[in-house]
Amino acid sequence: MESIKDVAREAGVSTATVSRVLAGKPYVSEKARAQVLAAVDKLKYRPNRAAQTLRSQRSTTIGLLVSDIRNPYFTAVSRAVEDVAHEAGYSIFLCNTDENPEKEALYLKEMADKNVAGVIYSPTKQSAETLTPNQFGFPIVLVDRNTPNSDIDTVLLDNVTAGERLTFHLLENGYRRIFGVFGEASTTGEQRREGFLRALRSMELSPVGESFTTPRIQGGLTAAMNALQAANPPDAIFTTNSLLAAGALSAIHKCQLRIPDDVALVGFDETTWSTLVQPQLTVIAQPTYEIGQTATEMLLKRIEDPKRSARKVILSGELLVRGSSAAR
Amino acid sequence: MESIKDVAREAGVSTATVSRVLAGKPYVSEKARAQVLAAVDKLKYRPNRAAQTLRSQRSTTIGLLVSDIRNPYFTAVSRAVEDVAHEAGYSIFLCNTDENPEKEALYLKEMADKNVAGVIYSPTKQSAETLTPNQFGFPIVLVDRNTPNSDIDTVLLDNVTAGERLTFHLLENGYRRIFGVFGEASTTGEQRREGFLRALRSMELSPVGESFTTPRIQGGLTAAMNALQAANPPDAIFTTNSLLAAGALSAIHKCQLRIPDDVALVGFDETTWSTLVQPQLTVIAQPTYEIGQTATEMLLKRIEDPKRSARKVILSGELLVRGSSAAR
DNA sequence: TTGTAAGCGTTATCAC
DNA sequence: GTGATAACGCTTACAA
Repeated sequence: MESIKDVAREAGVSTATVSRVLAGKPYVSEKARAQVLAAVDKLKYRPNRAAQTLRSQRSTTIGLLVSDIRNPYFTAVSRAVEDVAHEAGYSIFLCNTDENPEKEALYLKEMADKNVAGVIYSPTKQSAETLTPNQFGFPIVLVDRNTPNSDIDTVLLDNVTAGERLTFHLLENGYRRIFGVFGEASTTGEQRREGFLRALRSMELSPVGESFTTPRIQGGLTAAMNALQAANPPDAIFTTNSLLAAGALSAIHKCQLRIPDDVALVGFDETTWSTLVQPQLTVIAQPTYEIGQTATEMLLKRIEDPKRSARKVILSGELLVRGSSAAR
Repeated sequence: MESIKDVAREAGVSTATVSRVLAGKPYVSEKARAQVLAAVDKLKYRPNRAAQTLRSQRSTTIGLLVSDIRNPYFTAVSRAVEDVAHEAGYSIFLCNTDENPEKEALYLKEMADKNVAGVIYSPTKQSAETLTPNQFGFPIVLVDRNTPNSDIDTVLLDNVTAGERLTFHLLENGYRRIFGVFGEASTTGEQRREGFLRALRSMELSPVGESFTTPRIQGGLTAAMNALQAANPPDAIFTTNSLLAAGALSAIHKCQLRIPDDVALVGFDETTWSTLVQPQLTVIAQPTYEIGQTATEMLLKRIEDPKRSARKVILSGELLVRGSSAAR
């Protein structure tokens, strides 16, 4: 592999000049610049990233820590992150933490070892609680989940409002006996629940039941199954992510109930399947691509300017009303 | 940050000894080993990856190049890849190539710049044609797609057989006017088509029509729409991935046709939604996790032993018969 | 079994 | 404007 020395020799300049040209630094004569560029071209020179990172202590890699890439929300976010990062010359390290604080800590250390420029991170509630801006030696931007610390850049849905709106929609359509299925371990499920309860309270209602479970299909299935087979079954099920909704839908099918006549179903996140099932699923759609995009842009800006003031970007979800919650 | 020198000083040995201990190399006394380990522990020393990579010319990172992580097949594979890689101490770089050979080439170069230990790669047909084992300076393992070159490690589904089996299933159930929707740009769609045609030919039939399209929802939608509105509509639609199936299903809904009475639908890949739609979708399920796992294990073995003979691992898919292709 | 020391390919500080 | 040159933190001959 050609090194910067080869380029310097070819261009008839020193390695310092080559480095300056490539870094776009000032104080290089037009002539030298042209010679260097020609040499780079001729030798097809590409700088060695490890050497750059070692010397400069910063890399062009950003970490992406999500609980599970198979959750369609994170899949969509990660695509946006990768697009924007790559556009800016960064690569991404992908990690799955499985909502496990120990795994999170482990990965974060590995990120530090690799001198990542920054990390986009979706922490468990537990990890989120103690987060501080300079804890890791690199900047972080939170996505999907919040932290009590307002000094940390964060991109979030307005979860409380979204939960409230989705619940109001059910109430408006005549549902009164609503069961809530919430993902545990994250602030997100909690906030959506808060909106859920707020809407119910405003009509002096309480949920017919609530379940907190791992935010995966099996969790949604079990929770909904229990709810539907209880003495006092719900007329609507409110879920806080697409996996829980899938599980709940499966439970409804298993119980041979009709949607929405026997029980309505609503959830979060627009997925491939939400308009493929019949009736179609009413959801709060999140602007997933924008979320990933915004988070990455924020991270890149902070990498450039570490003293930039922190900000929380709150995006609003869109209620997509469909057949699964039709008026009774 | 502590460096290896600090550890050496603390342990009262040289940096060479520290390095030997940490690399698990022989010829270190038990005493020295213990001292080093104690020092590492005390100082919470973690080796700098950039320095290791620069010096040794190999990193603990592997690249994962897929066309689009949002394709559930690749999502599932990537999860397995990350699991196995991490277990072995490797991190993964994720890249989306969008079936674009130029993007593929670009990313592959970036991988080289970063000294990746190897790459798991799902090439377009075009890129696959000229692949050679040492083209990039690091080993590659192909997933999902084949190359004419038998010297390249590959993990694949037995696509021809799978396509054939899925088609036979339709034929057995009385469907005769079958339309094929194939993903273009990859060998996979091609091979599945080969099986499809082979099954039809064995009964002296031809497809009622064929469409080659970008393997995404919109492609499936348009292709199926055209087929269904043609003068000579099919009684079954055969698709080669889950996105195409989703598009086709959408088209069938749009045309207000009933499945399977008006038209049957079959596809590839088990997804969250294949058992959520009604009737449920008949598919060839691929062992996606195993595919990712196997590919990663193969790559790690080749990294260890570059002269290991190349192998193609062909896994078989499982036909899951469901309502969308019930006997007529 | 251990230590010395020479790089790996950059960047950045000097001095010119 | 430019060029020597000293790091960055590690691995690995080679010598002892």
